[in-house]
Amino acid sequence: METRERLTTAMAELLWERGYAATSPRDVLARAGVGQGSMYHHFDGKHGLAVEAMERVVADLLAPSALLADGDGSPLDRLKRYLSLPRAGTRGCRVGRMTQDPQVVADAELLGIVAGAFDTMLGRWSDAIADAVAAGELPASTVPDDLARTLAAVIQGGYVLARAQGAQEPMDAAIRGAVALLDAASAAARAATSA
Amino acid sequence: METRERLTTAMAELLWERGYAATSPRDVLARAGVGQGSMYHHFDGKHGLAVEAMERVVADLLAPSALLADGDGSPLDRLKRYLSLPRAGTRGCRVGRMTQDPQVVADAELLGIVAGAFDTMLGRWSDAIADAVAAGELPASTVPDDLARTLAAVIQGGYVLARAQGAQEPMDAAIRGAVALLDAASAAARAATSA
DNA sequence: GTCTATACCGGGATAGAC
DNA sequence: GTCTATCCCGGTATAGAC
Repeated sequence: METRERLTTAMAELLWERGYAATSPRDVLARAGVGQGSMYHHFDGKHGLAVEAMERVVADLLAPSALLADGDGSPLDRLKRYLSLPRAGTRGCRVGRMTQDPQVVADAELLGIVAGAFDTMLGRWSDAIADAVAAGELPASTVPDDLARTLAAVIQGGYVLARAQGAQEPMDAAIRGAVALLDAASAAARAATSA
Repeated sequence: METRERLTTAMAELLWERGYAATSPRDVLARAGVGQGSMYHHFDGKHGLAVEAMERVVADLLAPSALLADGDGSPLDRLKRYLSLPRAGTRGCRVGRMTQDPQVVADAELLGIVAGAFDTMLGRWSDAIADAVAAGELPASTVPDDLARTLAAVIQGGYVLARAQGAQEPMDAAIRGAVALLDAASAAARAATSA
């Protein structure tokens, strides 16, 4: 059990640092500190190991999005708080990153895990946005599914900008700009309501 | 001259379809229809060929962003029009894509080209946003550099979402949501001005 | 300048000893 | 279950003929 765990952990780390295609079984074995054969005893190969590693990564990453549904404050506060969670931009998103890897996109099983993660995530965004609209914090004309994709895109795009510049700042700036936009939209909603 | 051109064109296409790491000199030569040695006659290898190909791609991609500075309509109209330009989401951004490739990020020259492209792009966004603020179409509190990064991130993130789902729709939805947010912010700005 | 042939290395998987 | 040794293939670069 120990060895299996070490392998998935090592694979998850390397998937983040280098991506799927750029990670070789050799690298994984070296980091896990196990011999060549162990990986093929526990898994069918690089693919199977990556599947198990990604399933764990997705589960970990989806956990904090519970903040969108629960927690203190108004729905809009929860949206802004989740948006503003610290994110190490230059390291990239462990899930979104996979999307640019041709070998991942060509692999139905891996792509399915990634697609499922985004589905779940976007559903949570949509629900929280619908709550904010119902509370009169966002304009009644807001389309929750659209705005959910916009906000998820700001985060994913923030990673892209941060990596392009090799700096955290573009990510933080993108989030600040999105929060400011939400505040302005909220002001417009309140003005319309009181009219 | 002919051969050199065929090589950079083939490399640019493959960079888009498969990324840098996943593109082999073999692939490029096959697509360009030239022999093995030609590439090493004109370039120092895969790296040099990719540099020249990316420089051309960046120049092509930056051209339409002139729409942000010129064109009909108010500054806000121009922002919305540029945002709404058709983009094939599932194919990904030819420049932003590079950002997730470990071999590109580790390559100072290639990364420099990518970083420079984003610098130029973001500057144009910022200028157009500042124009919109000056025209009273966006709140005076707007930070142009922040919003520029937000909008660029929506586009880049839209590509990520589209590829994750294997569909164009998430990209279009993300853009619609951003445009709606801009409209709401604009309404708030006008309300504040007339107050 | 362009071609074919070839060298070298590392990715990915297997065999089989312990 | 885990290890080492080995195999095959393709990525990348070079040699050298035409």
